[in-house]
Amino acid sequence: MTVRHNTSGSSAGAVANAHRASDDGSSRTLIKGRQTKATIVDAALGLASQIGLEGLSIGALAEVTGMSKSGVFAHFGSREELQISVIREYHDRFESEVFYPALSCKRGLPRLQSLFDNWMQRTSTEIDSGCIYISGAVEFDDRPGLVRDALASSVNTWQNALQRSVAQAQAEKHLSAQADPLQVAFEIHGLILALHYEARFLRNPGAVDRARQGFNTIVARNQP
Amino acid sequence: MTVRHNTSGSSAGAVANAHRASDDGSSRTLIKGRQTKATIVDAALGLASQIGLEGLSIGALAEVTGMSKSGVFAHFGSREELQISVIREYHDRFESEVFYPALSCKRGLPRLQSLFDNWMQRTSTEIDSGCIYISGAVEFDDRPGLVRDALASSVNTWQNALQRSVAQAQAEKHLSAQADPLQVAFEIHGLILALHYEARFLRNPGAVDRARQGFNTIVARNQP
DNA sequence: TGCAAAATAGAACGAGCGTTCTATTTTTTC
DNA sequence: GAAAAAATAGAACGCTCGTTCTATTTTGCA
Repeated sequence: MTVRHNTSGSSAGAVANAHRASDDGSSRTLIKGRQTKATIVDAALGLASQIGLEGLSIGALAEVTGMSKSGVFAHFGSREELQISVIREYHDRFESEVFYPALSCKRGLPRLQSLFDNWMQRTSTEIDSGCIYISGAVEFDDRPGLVRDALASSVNTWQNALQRSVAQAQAEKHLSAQADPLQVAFEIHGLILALHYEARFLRNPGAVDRARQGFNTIVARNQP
Repeated sequence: MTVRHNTSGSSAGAVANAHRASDDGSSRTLIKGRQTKATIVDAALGLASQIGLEGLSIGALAEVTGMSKSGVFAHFGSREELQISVIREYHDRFESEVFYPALSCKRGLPRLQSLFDNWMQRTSTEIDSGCIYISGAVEFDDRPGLVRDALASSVNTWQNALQRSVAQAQAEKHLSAQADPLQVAFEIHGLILALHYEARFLRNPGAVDRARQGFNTIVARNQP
């Protein structure tokens, strides 16, 4: 699957066909409610980034947005749907902050490096607002349901994109053809998780450098 | 700091001086309440392993143990203290299942390898009961307090033990003296985190092999 | 401008939460 | 075995939760 840059502002899922908008296609015009919903989801993402998807509460969300509980609730119909909306929003932002910018780099190692840098940047600037792909995985690994499915779908999409980028680096002869893209992606993922753990929980300031050095080592070891 | 094997059944913290028993030393004899408390903590650890420390509820715990809410509560005095007790219990088990068994292996690389194997074993057999060092880190990275402190203390203790083991492997000329123990420990930690993520959340069956291969690569790269 | 539809508010619900109180039962000690 | 101490039960508290109702206000369109 080739991934194209999303030049228009529309919501054509490029990295992912992971989710569908809940738009039933009936109303075409931009109704006021959409803006409000976007505001709520934005606030919800901020909240969920701090206290987790499970920590999201409609009451707290109502207070933050200055609306009534029922007013907030009506936009989603259930807490589950609210959580899924947050995941979709995070997916989109992750796409546009990590994935898309890397497309301006040359296919192969430069692009892989850019993906990692952007990813790391997100993970380390998120010291005060964690990654819900990481927190969500912990919260929902034992909790089947639509939220878990949405989360896993987004994560899988991103992992596939990462693996594809490794394979491209091989095709461009930037990395050894012997390497297993799945293995390389696994180890890179580990670096990001360790970075997140050490930076966010242990408040260890050297974590960013360690993650970067780990990446460099992986690249060096897999030279063609 | 030298670490001695804990031969007696007493609670001499070997890996950690991280926590103190809440025993105020007044009552020396083995009171019935201690057994009950141990039963509760055991059940609580099982519950927390599935749904997290934050998911722990005294009501659910009362139901599981067949006690009343107030009966359970009286043993701890607060939910926070219950969570801390669970962390202590996990600490002790981690010590006796991951750390102590490795001491029977020769100092240096064999012991480091054993630590990793035991750790990995715990992470992968815990597919149906996650590691609270990992879930707890996500739950409490933004939540200051005694629970977070207890958790961070246990994690630090374990990380120090791991780093020490890497340094010993260097001293025994099993690993290159050039290597940075902190960096090696960081990368190993990443492998475990990735294993946990992929095995538990994504249900990816190949994760154990990937983690093992990652470890072998780290060792191979740091040959003296 | 008027009318239908959509958006929002407000109150209420049943349930679960941690915690506090006051008995009551069980265990330990002398 | 009696007295003291510890352990447990049971009811109640104030709170927050997601959700459901019914009004009321705001919006979009003709």
